Amino acid sequence: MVVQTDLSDAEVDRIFHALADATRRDIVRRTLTVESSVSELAQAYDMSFAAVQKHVAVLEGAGLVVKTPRGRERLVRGNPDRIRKAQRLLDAYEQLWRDRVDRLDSLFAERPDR
Amino acid sequence: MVVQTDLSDAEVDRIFHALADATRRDIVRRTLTVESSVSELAQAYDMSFAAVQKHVAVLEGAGLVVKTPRGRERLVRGNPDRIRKAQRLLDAYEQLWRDRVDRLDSLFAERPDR
DNA sequence: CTAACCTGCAACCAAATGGTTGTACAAACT
DNA sequence: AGTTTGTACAACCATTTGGTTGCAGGTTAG
Repeated sequence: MVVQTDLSDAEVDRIFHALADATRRDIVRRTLTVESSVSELAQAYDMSFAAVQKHVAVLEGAGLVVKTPRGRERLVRGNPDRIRKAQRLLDAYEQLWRDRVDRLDSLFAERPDR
Repeated sequence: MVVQTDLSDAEVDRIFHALADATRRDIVRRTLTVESSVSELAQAYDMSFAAVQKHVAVLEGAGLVVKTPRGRERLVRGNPDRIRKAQRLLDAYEQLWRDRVDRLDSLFAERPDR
């Protein structure tokens, strides 16, 4: 079983770009809770079916959402794995900052100014 | 002291949009570690000064970076608070998914099929 | 004082984004 | 069989984005 370990810059771009839209975030939220068809989703928003379909396509391209066919509809469900991937990316940034604080602290410990 | 507790949709849009670009993510990474002037940053990338300056402006607009004047330069440093805000947003999504799993589990416990 | 440096901003341009409508096709009713 | 439903995709349009160059203003260095 191949488990994807690392994300390219382009993939990270796509993930954050997909999250940078309130409608798309709402679709993720919704489909993490209940699996829905594209048309069910479309009814929830004040825009055309095609517009919602495009949003779903963007989310799918980012891997934040997965589509599975069931008869004539496509069931959309949120992908918690990708959410966690994004979380870990942010974790890495936070860690950088903590490392910096640690460095400053140890510098301070080395040269106490009293 | 006023501590901002919640983010509007537009603010969340700006945060994720700011993160959806490799150059901008690199600026955040860099300035979380070492404070740098805009021109120091500009030297690190293969694009014009103005382009880098725009990226910094986008990051600043999202609150991911803070600028403080020092003489003729503006020192840029990453804002760990905003990173954490973004983390908590993603946490909320992950929690939705866990809630769903819990619901399915308890449903299963109520009606064991054996 | 003058020159060099750092920054911000405007104008411009090509490409991408987010919306629309229309068309096509497969699946499911009646 | 014919109609409705669900989806995909293309074409089109306005706006935004990400880059450029050029200019103006404040700050530092010679």
